[in-house]
Amino acid sequence: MAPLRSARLKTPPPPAPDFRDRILTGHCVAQMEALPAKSVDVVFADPPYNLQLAGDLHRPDQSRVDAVDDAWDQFESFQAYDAFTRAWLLAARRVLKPNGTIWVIGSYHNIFRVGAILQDIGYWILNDIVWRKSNPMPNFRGRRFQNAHETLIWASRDQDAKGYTFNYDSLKAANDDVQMRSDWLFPICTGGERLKDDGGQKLHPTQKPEALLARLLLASTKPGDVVLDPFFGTGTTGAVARRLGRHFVGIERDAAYVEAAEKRIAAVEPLAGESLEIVAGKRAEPRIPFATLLEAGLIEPGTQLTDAGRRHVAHVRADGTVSVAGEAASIHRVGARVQGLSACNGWTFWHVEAEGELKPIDELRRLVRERMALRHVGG
Amino acid sequence: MAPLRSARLKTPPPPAPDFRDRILTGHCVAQMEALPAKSVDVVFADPPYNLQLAGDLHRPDQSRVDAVDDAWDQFESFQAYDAFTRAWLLAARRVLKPNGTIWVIGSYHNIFRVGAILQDIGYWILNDIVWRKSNPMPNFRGRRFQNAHETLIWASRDQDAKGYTFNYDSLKAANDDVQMRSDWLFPICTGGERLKDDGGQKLHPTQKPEALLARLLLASTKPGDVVLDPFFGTGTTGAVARRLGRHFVGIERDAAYVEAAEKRIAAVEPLAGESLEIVAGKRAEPRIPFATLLEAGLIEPGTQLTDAGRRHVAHVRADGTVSVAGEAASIHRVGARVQGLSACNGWTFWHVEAEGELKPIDELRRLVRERMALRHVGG
DNA sequence: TGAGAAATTGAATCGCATA
DNA sequence: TTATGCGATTCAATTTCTC
Repeated sequence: MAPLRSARLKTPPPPAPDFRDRILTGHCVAQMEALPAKSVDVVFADPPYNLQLAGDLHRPDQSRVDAVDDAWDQFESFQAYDAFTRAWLLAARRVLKPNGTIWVIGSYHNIFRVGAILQDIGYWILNDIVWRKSNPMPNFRGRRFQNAHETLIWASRDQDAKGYTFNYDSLKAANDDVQMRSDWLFPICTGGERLKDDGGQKLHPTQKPEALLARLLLASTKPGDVVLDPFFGTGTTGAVARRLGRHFVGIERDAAYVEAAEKRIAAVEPLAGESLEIVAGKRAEPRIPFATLLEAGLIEPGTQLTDAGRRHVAHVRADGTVSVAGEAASIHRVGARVQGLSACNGWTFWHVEAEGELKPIDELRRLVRERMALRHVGG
Repeated sequence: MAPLRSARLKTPPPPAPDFRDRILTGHCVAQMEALPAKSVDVVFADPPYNLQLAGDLHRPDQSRVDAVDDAWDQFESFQAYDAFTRAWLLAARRVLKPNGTIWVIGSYHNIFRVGAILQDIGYWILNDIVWRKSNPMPNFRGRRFQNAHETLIWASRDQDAKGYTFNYDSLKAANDDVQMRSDWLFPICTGGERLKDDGGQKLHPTQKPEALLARLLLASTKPGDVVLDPFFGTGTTGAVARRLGRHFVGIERDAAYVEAAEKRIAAVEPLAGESLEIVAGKRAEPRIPFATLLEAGLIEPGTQLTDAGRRHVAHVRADGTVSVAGEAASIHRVGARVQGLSACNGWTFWHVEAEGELKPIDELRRLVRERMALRHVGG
């Protein structure tokens, strides 16, 4: 087929200048309109949230909270915010390949408007994803629930687009052989990962954690894919894309952010092809032996494990096995046996009693993983 | 004051028929419009979101949307859903007390539209809450993330309504003394809690767990409050409200659901009053002027007050003010000034010397409160 | 140099009663 | 209705300070 189509052209088309792995300085809508249509595989967007903050907020120790009061987050009305949102979402849709998908992150201030407009202009929502923050800012006045999460929407370009990329098997393998859920737990971006200016102040008010970007890129792109970020900021998307062997296109208005992003991305060491395979596969999250929970002191030998319905009881042994009626085996095997099944995910089946509530031992494993991730960043 | 107002009325108003603890059969908008304005404390709504139900949707004026056939396109469906949503949210807002709040639960299919319309018609979002399902249904096709959560929006009737009920201290105490987060973990409604028909099939497709309703009612209502549920279904809201000593108003079209709900609620044993008591925080304590400590003889004019680090010294004056360097003001103002802050809690900042030890004057305030309580009990 | 204490900080739509 | 002033309110993690 391809030769036939080429034959129609009198001269071959000039090679398009490669727009990949660059940061375009300017307004996101104008810059996206200058890009070729149907040219990117995934869009990740972290748009302004349109926070509407009244006055200053102080912590109980009277220190002032450094709020996001930047001019780019100020809109006159919901209507103005909607018009802006519609414009950039339309521009992004033109640039997306037919099987492309889009990610947008936001909070309750803006995400409902974003989601409704996505639906209005033809995107088809595949999932909403909750980023649960392990260390969110508290609610200082005690007037609401602690705002401990943000929301991401993942959508395909069209309702009938079935060929979008979703690396189901590698996600499942990375998640101890259970499907990846729609709620993800990550710490906010702090410490060494957080970019600072010369004065040691945060360079960008809303820098996102690389782990979040890595999860969503590993889920929805293949190596070599192109990821467009129209609100590039200090380039988290570009840094993670480069590390994971994906191409990026960044759009950013603020020259200081562009400069910081370029420096940051240049310092990223791309993973070798083979480790990319591994990252995409089973080792995206480390496998945690049950014994690690004992080693970490999160569970004691002799502890009773029960299922959610308290129908079965097992005892934890010091060697990392569990026993029922004198017979000991792994949490998975014992879980399967008491249920008369051939297999069982012991991590979600078994629970421990903590403060009157049963909680799955999977929560303890998550704690271990968080600690490991933090240690890794720190080292 | 009350006699004056009564005097204006020629005759006492006829006793309004009590609409509480009843299930009204009919369309939610029409039934809400028949309720008195500003009469309920909280609305909980679990609206339909399946766009297949579009044929049952009604316009704000109650006319039936002309759903021709399955040839509806997406745009028309969203429009119809939006009109329906706007209609019932407006009707609910009229019925809410000025300090009332509303809860709406939904999934990514509808929650973004609900949230945007809430904002459009004047509600003010307080939190979005994620219900993390501990046992969600798996994704069978392997083409998306496991949809493991639903979203609730909690909103006040108006932006400037500050007097809504939020039992912060109660929630914090129940949560191991850390403030309650915006992500809640509950199992889906199964087992004995799930209502079944004669054939053993689930009676309602989306019955919500009572634990979820209990959490949100305990957070946002007081005993005796009225909770309106315009999509009552099989009456989870009513059952939990009755158990927790709250009143309910249910609206439901389906007679079979109404019958099941009535039976269910009648079987609920309300908790005794004492187990319903809400943990009261310091805000609920009676206010004690500093001068009361002098009147009670617990502190003498001329006494030296210092902060915990003995960096600052103030002198108590007979009128209940304190002075530093000749300038007198309240314990709070002076505490703020010596620290160079805009605010300060003088009760915890200032200390008195007693038996060689510094103790905060807040302890003296506690003594006064105890005496008041005793006197109250004695009299 | 090390251990422990103290300070800092993060997308935040963050009072309420009385006069 | 508006202005005033009391006095209540934070979690996790990192970084800096102190002994």
